Amino acid sequence: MLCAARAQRLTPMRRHVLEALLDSHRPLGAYEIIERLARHGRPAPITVYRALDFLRDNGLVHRIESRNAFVACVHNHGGDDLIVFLICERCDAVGEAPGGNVAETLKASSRAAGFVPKSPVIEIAGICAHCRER
Amino acid sequence: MLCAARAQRLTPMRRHVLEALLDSHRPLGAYEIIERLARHGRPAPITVYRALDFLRDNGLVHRIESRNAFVACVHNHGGDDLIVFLICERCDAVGEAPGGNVAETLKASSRAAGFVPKSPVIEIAGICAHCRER
DNA sequence: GGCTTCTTGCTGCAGCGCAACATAAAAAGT
DNA sequence: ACTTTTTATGTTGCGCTGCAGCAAGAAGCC
Repeated sequence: MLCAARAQRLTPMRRHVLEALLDSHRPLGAYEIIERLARHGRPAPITVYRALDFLRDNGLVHRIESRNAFVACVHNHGGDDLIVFLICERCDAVGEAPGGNVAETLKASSRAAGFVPKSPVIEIAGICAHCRER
Repeated sequence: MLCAARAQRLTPMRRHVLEALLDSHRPLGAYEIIERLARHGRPAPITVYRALDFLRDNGLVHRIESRNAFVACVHNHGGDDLIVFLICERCDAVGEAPGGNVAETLKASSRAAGFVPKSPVIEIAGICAHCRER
């Protein structure tokens, strides 16, 4: 198994949840995931939430706080990076923008306030390029 | 009335909700607000949500997405500013850090992706100075 | 096999958020 | 002042979100 050490046990349930998110290039709510897994026996909400917890702990999935939804994470964020999500308010698509030097600026700014930050996640709402053209 | 033009009608209900948030220097959930207003007749959830919608539209209140909670906003953010919330994971206190030049960097970065951003809100979780000392 | 650990399933529940409709209050028109 | 229109609040009801607590099964270890 490829990611053996990182994701200790990618069980069928967890794989199904991850694949559902990978197939959809927009964030899915937990109950939307349930719908998509329903053909082979509908899992209970708690089951999906536990799979999501596992996937999030292993950096395979991110939670979009402002949408109560989840997206699969392709890029291998190295733990300490800044993640910027661009969330289209019209089509719900989510892209990731390069955070770049913003990360350090932000961390320095918060440390100046005596604050010890965890790796920040930024969600920016707006209109994506595709929807803009229409 | 001072903020007459901006907040068109600061009705008693809206004022109560705002005061509840001002009295508490941490974010409150909608149902927590209901508890605090309960002495003079407990408002229905929808009533509080509508007051919060109004206050948010007028920039008096922010929603903390990652907490499903709301905070009163003292600073007069000029519409186009970046807002950085520092959220303590231990005591739930919320501070605002100066966004400074981060705003333009972020906007430029997202525009480069063909994205038209609204004014971004950044929520950074961590441990605040006060909790750190203990 | 026997034990421990991990994972999944089941029941139930509390908080969040709002739709739809009805009522009351305020603002605007005449 | 009276009617019309707009705006705000109340009532009912419901769906989504997220998880606690317990029981049962599956995987790994001795």
